[in-house]
Amino acid sequence: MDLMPKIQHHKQEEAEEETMILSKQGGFGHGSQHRSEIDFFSTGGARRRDGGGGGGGGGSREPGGAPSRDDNSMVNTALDLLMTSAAATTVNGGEGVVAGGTAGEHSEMDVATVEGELRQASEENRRLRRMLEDLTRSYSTLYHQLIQAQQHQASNASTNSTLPAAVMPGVHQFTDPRMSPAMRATAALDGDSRASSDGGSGEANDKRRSGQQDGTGTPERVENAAEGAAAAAEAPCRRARVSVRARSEAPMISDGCQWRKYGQKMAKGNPCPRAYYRCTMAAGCPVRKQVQRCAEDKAVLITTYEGAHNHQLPPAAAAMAKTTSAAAAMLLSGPAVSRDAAGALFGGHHHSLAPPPSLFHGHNPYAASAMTMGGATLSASAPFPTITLDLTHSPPAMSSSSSSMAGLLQQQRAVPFPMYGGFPGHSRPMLPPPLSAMIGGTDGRSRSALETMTAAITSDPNFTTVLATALSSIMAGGGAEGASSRDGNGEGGGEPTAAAAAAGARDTALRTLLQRLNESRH
DNA sequence: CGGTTTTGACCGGCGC
DNA sequence: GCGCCGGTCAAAACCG
Repeated sequence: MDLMPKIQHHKQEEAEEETMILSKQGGFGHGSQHRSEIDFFSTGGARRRDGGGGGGGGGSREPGGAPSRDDNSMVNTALDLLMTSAAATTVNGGEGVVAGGTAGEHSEMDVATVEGELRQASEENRRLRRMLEDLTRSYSTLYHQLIQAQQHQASNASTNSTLPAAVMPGVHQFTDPRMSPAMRATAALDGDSRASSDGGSGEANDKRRSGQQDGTGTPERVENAAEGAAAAAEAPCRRARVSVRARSEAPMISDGCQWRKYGQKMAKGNPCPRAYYRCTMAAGCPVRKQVQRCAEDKAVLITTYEGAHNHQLPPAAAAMAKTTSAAAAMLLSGPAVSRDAAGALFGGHHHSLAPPPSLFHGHNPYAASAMTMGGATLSASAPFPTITLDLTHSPPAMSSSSSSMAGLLQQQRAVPFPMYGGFPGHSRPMLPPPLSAMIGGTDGRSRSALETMTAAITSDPNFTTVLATALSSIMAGGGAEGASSRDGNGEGGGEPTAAAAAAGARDTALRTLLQRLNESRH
């Protein structure tokens, strides 16, 4: 796959940096482990030697099992060279010392000495290799334990809520059995948010509303019982939100769902009122959204989604929901996704190329409160982490294309998201601009990356499903498999070439996203 | 008449 | 403790 070398290039620079640290520390210092993935130790170090050797001519860089073998040989080579050099010095010195001996004796002694030292070097190499492998394994184990602990922590408090949520009709969309723990955790969190929202933000509200719903005796009560359980569990909740900025004349974007306005407030710092909507496609659906015009630019409509639908959705709404869900999951699950997503999304075998963990986890939790990449902004600031998709900078060319979300938002009064449901049979992806144009470092880059990501996300029917499935696979610890559709929306269709092109667009977009995340982190 | 919107009131969280 | 603010509720009004 052509994706690898570019990622490797980026990774390699980092690896070189790390290797320098390693060499300064005189070996396998653990000081660098916190930053890089385990594979870095092998490939990065090997590559460094390789590159230092003048152009990196012979270094095999196959992914998979090959690298370790290759790395070993590379390490051996390096050490052998050193030892050979040392041996040569010794030989020369010895030659000077035993000047009285014959040439044949010298030769035999030298051979014996060199062989012995070579054996020692080989032993040393093996020992170091074992140490390296042990360290690698230890790091890998610890890291996965950390990930599991984080996920467990996120979902632990909502354990009671997860089960009922999973058996709730319609919830499968976000609590799919194939869904990853992180995604389920997100759904659980959404369940919690639902509990804290529908169930009330406090005990008073809980009592009041549960009383009302007990009185109704509708099926809704079952769901609210589950919500109550979730509320009882009360996670240390981080409610993920997905915010979409788009230019629109319409008072509200049409995203395939039915909404009922339940409130309006004047928000501080904005002359435009903020409207609160609740999904009415099913009783008790916890999904809400806020709609507000931007204070700086009244033409910009800011729509913020929160929660997970508990019912089947029409294709357009499903795409939107899955996109926001995936974004929210990505936002919440942080390092695991950011690390492993590259592995799965970029082919599933390139874990060594994945960006370093903890992209979303700076030392300062608020350091990432305004992490912007390609028009998508991560806001982890309290109380709710929010990912914002800025769709307000789309050029006219894209506006005329049915691939641009922003373009459609500009074109229509009742503004639909250009998800596949709104464009049956249209799954032609917008091909991304050259990578160089996306990693340039200008505003144009941001726009370009934004457009690419937007196009890739919105134009391909399979993307959100693939993304969600990939995240699921990642978080479940398995390989990305069965990334086809599963909600019967006919997402599995599409011609192979278009799908391949779409995959390229997605990969490029995601790679850029991850790269820029990585850049912005440093 | 049922569903939706409007709008004032209420609540909890948070900062001072 | 108090006030501010975001978010939600629910009665009344509105609409098809």
